[in-house]
Amino acid sequence: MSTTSTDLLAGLNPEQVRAVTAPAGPTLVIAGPGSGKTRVLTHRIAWLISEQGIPAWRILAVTFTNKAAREMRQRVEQLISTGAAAGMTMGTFHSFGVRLLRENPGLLADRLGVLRNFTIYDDADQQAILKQVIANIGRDPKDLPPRRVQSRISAYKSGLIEPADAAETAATYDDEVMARAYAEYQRLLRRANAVDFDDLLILPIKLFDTAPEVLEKYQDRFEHILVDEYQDTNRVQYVLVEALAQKHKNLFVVGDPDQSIYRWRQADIRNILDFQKSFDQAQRVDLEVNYRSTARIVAVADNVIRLNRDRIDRKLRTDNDDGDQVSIRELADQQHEADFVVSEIRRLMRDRNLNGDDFAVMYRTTAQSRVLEEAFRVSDLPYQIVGGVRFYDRKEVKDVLAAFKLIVNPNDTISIERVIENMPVGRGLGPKAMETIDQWSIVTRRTPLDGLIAVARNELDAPQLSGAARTAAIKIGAAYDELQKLEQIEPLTDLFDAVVRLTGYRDQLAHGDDDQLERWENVLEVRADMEKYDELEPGEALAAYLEQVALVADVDSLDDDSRGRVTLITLHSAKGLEFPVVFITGLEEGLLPVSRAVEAEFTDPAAIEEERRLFYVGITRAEQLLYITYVANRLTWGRYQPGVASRFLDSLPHEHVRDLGRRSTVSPRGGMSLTGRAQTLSGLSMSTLKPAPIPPKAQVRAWSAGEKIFHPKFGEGTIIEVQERRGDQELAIEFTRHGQKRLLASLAPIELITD
DNA sequence: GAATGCATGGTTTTT
DNA sequence: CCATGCATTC
Repeated sequence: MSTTSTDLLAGLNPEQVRAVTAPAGPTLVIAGPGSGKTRVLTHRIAWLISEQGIPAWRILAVTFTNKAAREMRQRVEQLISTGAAAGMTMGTFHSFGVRLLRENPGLLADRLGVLRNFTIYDDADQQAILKQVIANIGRDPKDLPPRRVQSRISAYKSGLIEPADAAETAATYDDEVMARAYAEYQRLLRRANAVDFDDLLILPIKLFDTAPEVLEKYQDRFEHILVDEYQDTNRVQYVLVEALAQKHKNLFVVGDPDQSIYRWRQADIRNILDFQKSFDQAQRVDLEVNYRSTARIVAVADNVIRLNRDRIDRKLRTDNDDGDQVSIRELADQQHEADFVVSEIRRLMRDRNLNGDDFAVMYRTTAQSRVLEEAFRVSDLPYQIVGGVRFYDRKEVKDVLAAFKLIVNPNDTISIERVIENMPVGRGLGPKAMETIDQWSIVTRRTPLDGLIAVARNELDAPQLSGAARTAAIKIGAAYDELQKLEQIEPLTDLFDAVVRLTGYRDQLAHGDDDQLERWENVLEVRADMEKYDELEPGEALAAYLEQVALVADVDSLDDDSRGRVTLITLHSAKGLEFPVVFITGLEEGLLPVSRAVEAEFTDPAAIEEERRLFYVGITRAEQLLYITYVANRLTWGRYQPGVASRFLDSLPHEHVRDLGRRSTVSPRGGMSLTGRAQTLSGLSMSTLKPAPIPPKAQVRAWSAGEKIFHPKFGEGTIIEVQERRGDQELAIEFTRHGQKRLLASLAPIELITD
């Protein structure tokens, strides 16, 4: 046993040891980026089990993503044995919440009115239900956008505010409308036997309120609770954790206030800042030594985050080598930006013998990923995208999943609408027929689908419908009658085959045009996805699969087969990850900081600070090399908009920064304001950077033979001849891949390759 | 009820 | 620019 102890603590620095071996009681670990946070958490758990004799099943660890939970489990298993680590509860707040609900189906149904076969509604489902809500309260989605209502409801829920409280405290007309919408939303949600993401945290709390003996059971069980990324927890999560830790008070939380980036999701930074006030005699350990990044990267990160006013002053330290300077590069537009990233990665792979998976390309908004993805697609570099158009968000995937959800939960109104609208089995049933069925279902006191199943079995008279609608209604009832039976006895993939057959979806897609065939391919991927659930008991497999689908995060898709691939990822999703080489793209006003934060600059300065933290998160993902790019012109909604370099570039200390220079040509759309742009640059953002000479009035640089250039269409090439033509130059260029071309310097979108 | 065509507006970030 | 939603037509 004692040898295990030394093994466990070997290689940890004194602060890390202090955290890992912290005595019982509430503990706060403030962990700077790259300071070994995950190590501390995994070693702490291993230490608790092997040294303190805590049984694994009495440990609860909450992480931000399922991937983090998976990795943490593996790491603990490596430290002690797999057997010893078995039984630990690890997952996200949401998956843990679902688990609590699933473990108490009786109470859930009796006290909270949610049946055990509930459906988890995602963002799109919520939107759909909110449209109904807005109509029901007599409003128009045009002046009451579902998005707004949704975020308001989520804010209510995150603050544990009930519809009645919302109505009572409403101060304005808008508040009243929102409160009404909230109440109606809850009504429809419960009628569909569905829960939203917030419910997954709130319902357990309510469960505990109505059944203290259940809470006590969990309090007893979870002797040690550990929470990662504590800076991004919200009020509900705090209440849940606080309740569970009440008995043993062994709450070990790890986080970094400087990396709090989910304020918009009601994350409350006070949870971490006030931890020592909330929990008596909480100990605190600060991890400040960065082991991840070069000294220059650490210095740059520190300089950036220091500009936030609302923060605890801390200084990051590192013993690592200086490393290379951080590279800054301006490009003509996002096309050039993407090409630059691709060619630079290719160069580094060659010159520094790096692998694709050593690189990450980050961006603020998912929309930016498109152009980048395209550039990678035409290149031969393998890549993977995190947070683009999600697979599960594709229409055909949602359609087929809706058909499955309906098997488990026939009350799921949103799914039945989806199936009827989009699948052949619903043909013949329009809004009018649905209205009739809804009325009929109230009279027969069954859910519409249950009623139709009964009709198909000749147990009930069909609703008053015209011929075609009647046939369709019976057909759908018969289909689900059969699917419900099959679900109990068949493996999931066989059930899949039955679903696509009985809904007619296979016939529609598999025999359609190319477009439809592509959709069919995606639907088949769902089938492949289901294969790993075939070993589960029929009757349980589907619910487990649907739950997994509802709770996967974008980053969860990043797994073992990421080997060799460049990662394209949003800054938000990149939290917690690290890469030898990082590119942060789109460092422009309106993008990073995002426009909404810029607009709120004076009314809500915290918004810009959060953007700065996001930038900080991006910077601190890099181990060896960091590139920051921005463009002079960005194509948004089919228009080129002049880009303004981000204010955040000002805070980069110039001794650690290398300006790779600007684009040397006029942008392809013809002479967007290079001069105007240059003024903005030198006057505003680049002032602290190494001044790069901007030749006055020379909008087109003088080219000479022998120079290597890059052309977005033709790729790399070498200038072999230059002919002067009254203020312009005609260039003969030998392209590596496209042979010789003659181009006019003033028109060609070419750039000098500087290396 | 389905197909076609036109208008509109949308880009934060995600469990 | 694109996807979505609505209106018009058959």
